[in-house]
Amino acid sequence: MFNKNKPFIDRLRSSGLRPTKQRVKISKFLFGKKKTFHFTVDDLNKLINSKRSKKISLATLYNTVHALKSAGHLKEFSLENNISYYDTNTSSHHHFYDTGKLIDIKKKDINFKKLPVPPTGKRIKNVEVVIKLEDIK
Amino acid sequence: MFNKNKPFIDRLRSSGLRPTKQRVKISKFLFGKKKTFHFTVDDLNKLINSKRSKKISLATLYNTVHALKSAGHLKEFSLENNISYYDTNTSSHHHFYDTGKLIDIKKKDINFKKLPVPPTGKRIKNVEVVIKLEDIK
DNA sequence: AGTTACTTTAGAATAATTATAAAGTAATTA
DNA sequence: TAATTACTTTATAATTATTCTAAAGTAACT
Repeated sequence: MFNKNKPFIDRLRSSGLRPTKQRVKISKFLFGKKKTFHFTVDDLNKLINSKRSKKISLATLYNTVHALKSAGHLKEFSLENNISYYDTNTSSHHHFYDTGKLIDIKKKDINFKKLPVPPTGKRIKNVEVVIKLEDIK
Repeated sequence: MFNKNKPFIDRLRSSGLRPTKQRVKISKFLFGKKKTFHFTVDDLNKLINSKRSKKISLATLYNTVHALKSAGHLKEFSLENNISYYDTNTSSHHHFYDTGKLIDIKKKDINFKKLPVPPTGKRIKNVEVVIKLEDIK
């Protein structure tokens, strides 16, 4: 019954987030697919609120995305257009970027021969590689 | 006399940009230093317009930064806060990023052992590495 | 010098995001 | 379970970075 929502409710609860109707619906939408994907809050708004059903307010989408990000369920990054992109794949990996579109690159497909030493008192938190693409010719 | 402005005027002219008072002043500010640096339009506004002298309008700062970027004199990129950062170092290089501050990493300090093959019909335009830092314990 | 084309400017417009504060709902307590 | 508390949602306003507009100004060309 609401059994099929259990994994999403559990995920929210274990992150200290109350499983409200809105959060469960968003979680299901984001984490209920086989494949991970990239989205903006605007994408999410269009996708979640396209049906005539009860709409989730934009503010709640922002709130929830931030909450999920803080809980480590989403990764945020920004490209050249000053919009926040989110990635449901939170494991360390990299991206191809081609005019607004992102493609995942598996971590194992990029290896470093040499990395710089961080400044004193600091350590490397993570390394992000973006490979920009262009059309041949 | 206006001799000291010559290199900046030449740089503008050779990029097809008319050497107006505002553009020369901005160019001098950006390219007249020994060291390259990172800035936002807001930084530039504060730094250039802090004196009581004739101020350059914000729109002109945006226009000029865009023109300089298109002419290849500035590199633009964006971090997690949806603000455009510009770099007076346009040669290929990478960055450390630590809570709002950027530090250049020389191209030769990062080498790849392995890079992924781009999708068909596409080729690699450039590779950007951002190494996020955190405090040690 | 006069004309044309490009530039600057103040201010309005836009887009993404964040803040506010009232109404609603989940969790806790009794 | 009822009452209380704490957190959440929502509509709306506010904010921030950026772009647009159209009038006035300036550089370049004839």
